[in-house]
Amino acid sequence: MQQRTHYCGEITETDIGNIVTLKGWVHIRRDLGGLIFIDLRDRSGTVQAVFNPTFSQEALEIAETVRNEYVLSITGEVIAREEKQKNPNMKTGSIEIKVSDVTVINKAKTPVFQIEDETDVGEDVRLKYRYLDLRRPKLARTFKMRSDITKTVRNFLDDEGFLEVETPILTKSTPEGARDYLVPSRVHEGEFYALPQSPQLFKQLLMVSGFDRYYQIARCFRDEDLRADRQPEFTQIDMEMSFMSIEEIIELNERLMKKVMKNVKGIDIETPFKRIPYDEAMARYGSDKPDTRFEMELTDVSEVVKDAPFKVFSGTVESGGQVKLINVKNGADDYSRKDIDGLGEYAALYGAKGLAWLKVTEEGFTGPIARFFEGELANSLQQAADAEAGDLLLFVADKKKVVADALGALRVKIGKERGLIDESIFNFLWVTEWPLFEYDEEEGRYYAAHHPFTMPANEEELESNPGEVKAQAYDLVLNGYELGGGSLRIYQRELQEKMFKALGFTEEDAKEQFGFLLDAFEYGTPPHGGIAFGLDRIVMILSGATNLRDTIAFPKTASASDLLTAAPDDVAESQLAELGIKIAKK
RNA sequence: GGUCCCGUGGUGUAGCGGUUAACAUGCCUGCCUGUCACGCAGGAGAUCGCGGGUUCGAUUCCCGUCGGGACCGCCA
Repeated sequence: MQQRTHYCGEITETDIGNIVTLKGWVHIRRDLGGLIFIDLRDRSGTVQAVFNPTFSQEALEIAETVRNEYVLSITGEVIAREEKQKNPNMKTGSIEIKVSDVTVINKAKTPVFQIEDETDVGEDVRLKYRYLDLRRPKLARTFKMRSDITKTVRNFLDDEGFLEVETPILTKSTPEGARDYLVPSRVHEGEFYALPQSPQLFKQLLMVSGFDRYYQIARCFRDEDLRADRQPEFTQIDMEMSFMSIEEIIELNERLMKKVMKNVKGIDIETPFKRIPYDEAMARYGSDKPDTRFEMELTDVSEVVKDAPFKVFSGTVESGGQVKLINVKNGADDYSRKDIDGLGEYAALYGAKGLAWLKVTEEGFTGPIARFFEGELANSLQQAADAEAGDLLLFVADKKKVVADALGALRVKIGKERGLIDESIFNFLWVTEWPLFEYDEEEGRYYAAHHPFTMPANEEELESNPGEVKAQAYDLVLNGYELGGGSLRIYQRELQEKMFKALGFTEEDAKEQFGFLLDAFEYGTPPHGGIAFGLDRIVMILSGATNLRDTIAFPKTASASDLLTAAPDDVAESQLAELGIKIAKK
């Protein structure tokens, strides 16, 4: 059999006159009787092969027996198509292959679904037959892009002097953060490894080792419930570096992103990226990962309405809550009461007890609560909201967090449905000055907002005022998605111990869980910091996918199972016995 | 843990308290020399996810369960 000379999708008019040999799958066969066309497909695209008895009677007879997805080797001359026969919808549409020789390399069953870009096949079927799904050119392109991104990252970081180092997959379970995936140990019966939620501790130890600049395309595992943009195993572009300031780390990562965008999308993005402190992001957008491609920011009107006769508003302010609004410009006529009820139900998902609204007319407000807002109060409210006739004002009055969550979510939903978002824009944004801790009301204790190794901005406040301490942390946000985040790390034992104490660890707990890190800090630890990006999410945004599954070759379903291999699954009783494990009940 | 949506030939959908379960596409057969979602003619293919209940009768209504999806909680 002939060796392959070209990929199907890469043959151009410059190849006219050449004899080529292609290997690929029958994308579709059009049998006109004495003349057969086959679109042959490989990962690069498709090309039309012509079987004509004047070229080869034998090849035509073989082509008659061929079916979709058969694997063929074809050899023939590249010829120009006549003007009328050109297909402008096809990259290779101006040429075709005059087949002189064809071999059926392998037959194929009829695939359970058509291999084509626009498919309406259910995702469960696609996942069960993922190897067929991945033949679809659209997905093939996504994985080419994913590969291009990691290649760009590797080249860039290598040029910057980073070392790629692998860290363990079987590691130690630690409290804090997400639920661990556990792996039972056979050798140490009754004990468990955990799969890493991230290589955090190892990359810090590599800094102690003096590696200075580390990176890894690292697989991470978190046993939490899934979402469209969350998989139980996912990939991070993980970095750590010594002796660098936040400014230097940010600058390096901006250059990295610039390069990725240039190489992968051919887009020049502006650096430096905009920055916004966490508190400001929450106040203006109701989100710690704001989509800044459109306005419609949140306006705090607590001061304006604190004495309003509308008790829901004034009462909320009095009890320490907030009243904020978003102004849906020219939205008054587009939203009926029923529509607004729908928005209210949506806001309720985020804890809002209600969604108050006012429509602005030339004569003042209309709507069920308009009677509370008249005269001077109406004027100041309209002014605060920057509202004109035709606008729709949506209010949430509640605790700060509920107001932000509900209005932030509404802002994005309404922005999408009103077409306010320019999908061609890539808005990179650093969110800075994060809180170091979050208070958990149920547990009555503080949790690390980022992770317990984050350097506080102010050491003194750690004990005196933990609720207000800022972290030396930064997140990179793109179009409303968190691409990744990082921080400067604690590198002194004493400070790390203080941190654990603030998190409610006893000295014994801290030693037991993180003693190896505390010990390491005593042997000459450089100041260091780093960042980790979600590779899958980057691919998702750059490829225009709407869920992470389309960016992972063999993903899990929303219930964390793999429909292709049927994992997870039962194991033999003998395997369990070896591990000293008994299933309590099923 | 919770809320919501979906489950009918291979695939995607329609449908209805009693049907010969419909349509598209795919598949098979025949015809066809310039198609490109080729065309034309014919054909095969479904115990309506599973279990239970209501009913004279359930694919249809109810309950449960399993599977898929979206979101809240969770997760950074």
